[in-house]
Amino acid sequence: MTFSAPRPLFAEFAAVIDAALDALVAAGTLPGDLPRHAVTTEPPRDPAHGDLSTNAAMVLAKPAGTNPRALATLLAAELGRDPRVVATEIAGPGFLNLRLTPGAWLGELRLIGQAGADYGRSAMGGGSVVNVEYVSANPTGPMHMGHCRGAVVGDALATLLAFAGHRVIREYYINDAGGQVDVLARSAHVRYREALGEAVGAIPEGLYPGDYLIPAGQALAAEFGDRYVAAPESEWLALFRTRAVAAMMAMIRDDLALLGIHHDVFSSEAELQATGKPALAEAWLRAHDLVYDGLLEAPKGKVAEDWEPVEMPLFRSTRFGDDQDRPIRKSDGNWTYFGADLAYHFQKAETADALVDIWGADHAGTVKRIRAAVAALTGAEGHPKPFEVKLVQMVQLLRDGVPVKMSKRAGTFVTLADVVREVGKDVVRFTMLSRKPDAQMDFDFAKVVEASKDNPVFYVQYCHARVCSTLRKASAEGFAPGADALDRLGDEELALVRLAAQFPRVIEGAAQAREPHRVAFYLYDLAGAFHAYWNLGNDRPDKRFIVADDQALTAARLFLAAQVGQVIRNGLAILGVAAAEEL
RNA sequence: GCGCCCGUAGCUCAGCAGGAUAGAGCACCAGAUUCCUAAUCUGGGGGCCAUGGGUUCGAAUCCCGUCGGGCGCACCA
Repeated sequence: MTFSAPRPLFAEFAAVIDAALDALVAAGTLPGDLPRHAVTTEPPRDPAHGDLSTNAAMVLAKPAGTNPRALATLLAAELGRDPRVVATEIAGPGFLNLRLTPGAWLGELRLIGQAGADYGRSAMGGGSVVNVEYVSANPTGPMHMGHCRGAVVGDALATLLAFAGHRVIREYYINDAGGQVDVLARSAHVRYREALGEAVGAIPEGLYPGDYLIPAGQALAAEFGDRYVAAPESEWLALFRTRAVAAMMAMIRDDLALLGIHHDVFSSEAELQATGKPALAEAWLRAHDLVYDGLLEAPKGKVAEDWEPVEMPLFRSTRFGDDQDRPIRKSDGNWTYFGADLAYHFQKAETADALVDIWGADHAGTVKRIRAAVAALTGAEGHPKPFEVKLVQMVQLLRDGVPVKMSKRAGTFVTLADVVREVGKDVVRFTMLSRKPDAQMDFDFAKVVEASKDNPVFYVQYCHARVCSTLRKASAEGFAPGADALDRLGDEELALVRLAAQFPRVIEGAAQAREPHRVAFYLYDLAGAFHAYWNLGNDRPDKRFIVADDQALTAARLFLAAQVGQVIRNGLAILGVAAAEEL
């Protein structure tokens, strides 16, 4: 993917600094082979320090055999030649601070206008393919709130990576091969008999009692009549399993659609096994002495009453950092979940340059073994495929501060569909993204829908709505945004531009760290700055966007407002949250 | 017992591949305002970044130990 728009300001100056370093190398004042990956170009924390700050002198001084301030002086002289740089200052231990002409920032504001929905889009990913696997909920029932966070985080991450220049595959792994789907099939059989008029009474212990299987039973009754009512299980189990899984997946897709989530690829574990992928993986691993027949260790930390040593094919995951070797087949010869999952990751790696899995924290214990498997299966040439497991921590549901009780056995879990219907897609998504994923979070129905500035979702959306309403009002009064007189903008306005100009940096940083929540926090900051600017107009009519007797100034301010709105819109698009035009 | 995650203001949380005086919102305190630029605004106090060591020019950030909370620990998925 090529992206030929002008570079955003921060990227531009990173290049300027790089070129200045090149000049120092050419002049012989700096060795040519210094690693520059640690050199940063960023806004100083304290705006009084200037517009841009680089740590280049501090990072490079030691390997260059000089001291930071001396190097900074040389670098400052070099950078001072850029016409956009009005001042250079050396500060603290060796920071080099730059002050830029207002024109440099106004140019960035114009760039936002030109790039529009593409502002912030980056070529960083270089078109490499990243497979993001997320949700992958078991196809035995509807989505519940336990799945929600991973679903939203994975989806936003996928969008973020695409925006940052990757080709992204959004994938869902259907666990349709284990004992649980047999239970599902038996449960469906009960509902099937029920649909044919049999009084089935309470759903037997060990089967899924949920009402959601009733339609599946009715569909089976409509399709097969009473053919399988009294038939032995062997005649209907596989059939009912296929039908029931398909019904559950249709339901899950509908649930996900409520959140705006759509996967590109649904991979079936059953199909994976049917096509012999785990066996191929096993053969390959055995050939490389990475699978052997051995005894499984006894479980740790639990009383193992019925523990007996059994010989099974074990994968040498300890060679790759796991705590013990893991079985890939059960003693009955069937694949373990891990045995199939290992083959599945191998399959994914065939079509992607990097893999990311989004898992719930309750699966944290299995991270090491799957990382080991990917390292083993893709690392034969010494270059294992980049693979990350991102864990999302638990969400506690609250209603007015009181925990919502959930019991799977009693069937009283809170479904995702219910929550989305109650509070809305945008609230669910933004809330799930307003905390770093590796920290636990509370989701309080009452707080999350509150329409006040204390609610970040509302705060950000209100910013966008405010921009829209300002533009509407201006239009009605005969004003339009325009970039002809941007030099009329003053310090307060430029502060807003500086913040908006950070969006491309935020995108790249968030994509690199695989942390979409950073975008949410940035949007909150930008919205805060916009609201603060807006409030200036309360006491000072000359600071309002519309200044009735000054056409040129109004056009420039409206242009600024429009671009802030654009950045908010672009950010919300990554989060999958609607940018409301009015509230 | 072991592994992983977390511990930052009274509360809820940020802190961007170690960087300058650790930030925001709520709550609290003090002012302003009843305007329609709108679900009020402005300012202020408040921190041994759980704790003890280590690494270095520099640590909330990296390493080790301790304490506290969460999740998990056969062939389940």
